[in-house]
Amino acid sequence: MLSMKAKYALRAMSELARAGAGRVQAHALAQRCRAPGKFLETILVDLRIAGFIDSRRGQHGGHALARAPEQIMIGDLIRVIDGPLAPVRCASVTAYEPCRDCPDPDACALRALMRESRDALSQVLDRRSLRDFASVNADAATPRVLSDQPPSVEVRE
Amino acid sequence: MLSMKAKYALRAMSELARAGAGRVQAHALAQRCRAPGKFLETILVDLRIAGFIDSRRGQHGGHALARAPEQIMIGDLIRVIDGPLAPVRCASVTAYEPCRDCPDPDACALRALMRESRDALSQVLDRRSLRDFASVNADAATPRVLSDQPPSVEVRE
DNA sequence: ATCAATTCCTACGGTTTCGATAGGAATTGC
DNA sequence: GCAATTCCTATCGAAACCGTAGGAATTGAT
Repeated sequence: MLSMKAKYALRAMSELARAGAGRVQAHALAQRCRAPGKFLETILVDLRIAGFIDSRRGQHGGHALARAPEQIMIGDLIRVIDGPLAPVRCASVTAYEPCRDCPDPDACALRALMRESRDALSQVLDRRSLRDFASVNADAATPRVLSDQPPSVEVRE
Repeated sequence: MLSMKAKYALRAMSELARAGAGRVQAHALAQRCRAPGKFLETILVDLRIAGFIDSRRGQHGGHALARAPEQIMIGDLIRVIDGPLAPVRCASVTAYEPCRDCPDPDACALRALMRESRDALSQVLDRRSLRDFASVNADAATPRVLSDQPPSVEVRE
């Protein structure tokens, strides 16, 4: 399940994408995202530490995307907030860890299945960028258009 | 994330599939699943109520699959224990519920994306039956073979 | 009828995660 | 110096997760 935190994060990033180069303050973002202000602040810190946004303090401060929207993948955003996409850690590519009670992970049917699930999720979330995401919001009538960015070299989890 | 409960449930169902027609007692299942006995008992009750297993009490009691393994889909098992596959309720097919703070679900970019995710997951988990699942366990060297059952009429979430 | 084996039901408890809130320190521009 | 803003640390209530405990109900065997 996607947490509220991740939901707010995705909304906020979407708003920042729409804002383009300009900085947006946390409280303004909170209103547009329908998120609690103080809570969103902590989320923005996480996003900054992860390198997705560039924040500046003081007067005329605020937040902006650190990269072009098409270079920010939804899957990566979700990982930063909610952790690995895989339903179980032993099926994760980015955060693999064997189950304690599993004698042989390579022979585990559950793990094989969960890896398929992980891959299926990755095929969706690691191929959609913030640009794809934000464009739908901007015009709900337009069918979603995938950015024709170069295919990611390697699909991560 | 798949809960421990769901993990135990899948292991137990896999063991029951292997056992075929014979009944298996909870404590024996617990050992084979490396699950706490009392905890597994409660899980087995859930599975019975959901109609997946047939349990009998008293001497020579125990649990057995209520249907053929190829008629029990992994996705349905997970739903019973952990709830809907969709990452957000508003993207669920089997348990749809609109977000409270969402003015227009049909125009929500997040929801659209999560529905794609849901569908991707469903494509994996609603097409793998207990037979596919158990067969891997039985012989880890054999590549997983999908049962050539008739394609499900409608892929649910 | 009794007894042993087994599932089933209800309740509880500890730990962690979730979803926030509070208060103020640090930074920046004017 | 002052106002605006982000950043940091701590805390908190509620819910979910992962079990445990104790016994009631059922069944088959003797």
